[in-house]
Amino acid sequence: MTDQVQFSPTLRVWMDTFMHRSMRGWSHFAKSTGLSMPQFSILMQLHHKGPCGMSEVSERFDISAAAASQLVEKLVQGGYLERTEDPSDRRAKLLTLSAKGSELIQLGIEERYRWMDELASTLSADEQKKISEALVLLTNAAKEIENRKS
Amino acid sequence: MTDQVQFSPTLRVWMDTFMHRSMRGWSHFAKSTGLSMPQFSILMQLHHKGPCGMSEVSERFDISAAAASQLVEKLVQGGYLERTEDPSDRRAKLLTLSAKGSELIQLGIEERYRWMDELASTLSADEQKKISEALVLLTNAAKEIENRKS
DNA sequence: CTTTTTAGTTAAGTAGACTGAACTATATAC
DNA sequence: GTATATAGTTCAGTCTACTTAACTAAAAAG
Repeated sequence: MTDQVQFSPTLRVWMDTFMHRSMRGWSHFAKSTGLSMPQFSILMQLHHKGPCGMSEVSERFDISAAAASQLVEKLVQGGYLERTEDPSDRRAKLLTLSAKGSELIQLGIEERYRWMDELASTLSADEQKKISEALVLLTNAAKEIENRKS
Repeated sequence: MTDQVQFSPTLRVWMDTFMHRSMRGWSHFAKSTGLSMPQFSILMQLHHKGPCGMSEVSERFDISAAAASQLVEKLVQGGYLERTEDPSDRRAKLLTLSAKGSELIQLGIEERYRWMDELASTLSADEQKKISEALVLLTNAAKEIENRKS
């Protein structure tokens, strides 16, 4: 009961700190690459969920098919994305991150990761262990919810 | 040593899951309010760091003073922000969230919070306790780094 | 085999974010 | 007290994202 009461505010405070930090980090990084946020988000999406078609892009970002097509076109021009014909349906396209695109996202992740290393450096081994265990629980819970919905 | 090795990958996996989820959540929410991402980000910033001047906005978002002025103008027009003269320096302005702006951000936070409640619901009281403790550690570590830098 | 859906592209036009430059007003330096 | 630096605004113009509408081509339905 007490734990239930305690849990949510803690999660909240932490989330506030963390999200703010990571959002700023990503948008700063996106800017430094010369890509716009929408363009960058598409690369992130592809990194996270793997290859997909045009229609999924427009659905996920809630933009028109035309907008998706135009954004993707720019990313293909820039060499971040590969757009091939889906062999099983010749109308459809298959979007995949190119090596360049993949490296870019990886670089961004590394950068965010560096901050976490800083975090780690201020903690004792025991504290780190506690946190590791907790995060495994949280990650699994998050994934379970994700799966439950789909 | 083992903990050190274990810690970072855990943090990383967790971060990947979480950040993706929360970024999408925020941008979706921002869109639903009718505000653009840059406009919304300014409100978030103000919520997070408290009142500030124009110059801080342009610095934090790495945009020109002109751009900041225009974005803020729109938010003031929309009633999300109050822009008053700084009594200690009559050139400067003081930006504060209005009640409307504050409520909007709060609503977004609540929405994200709901997801976390879902997370909590899949966890036992004992697990929640562990996670609470861990997140307090993490939050404090994050704040310490933040302070150390400024 | 025609009809209709579905996947995506192209084009024209709107709206927002952004920049540099010119400007006002206050504060600071000498 | 003049000169300069600082805080912010306004304006004109550029770039990007986005939308609707008209289009092509392939797939699915009848």
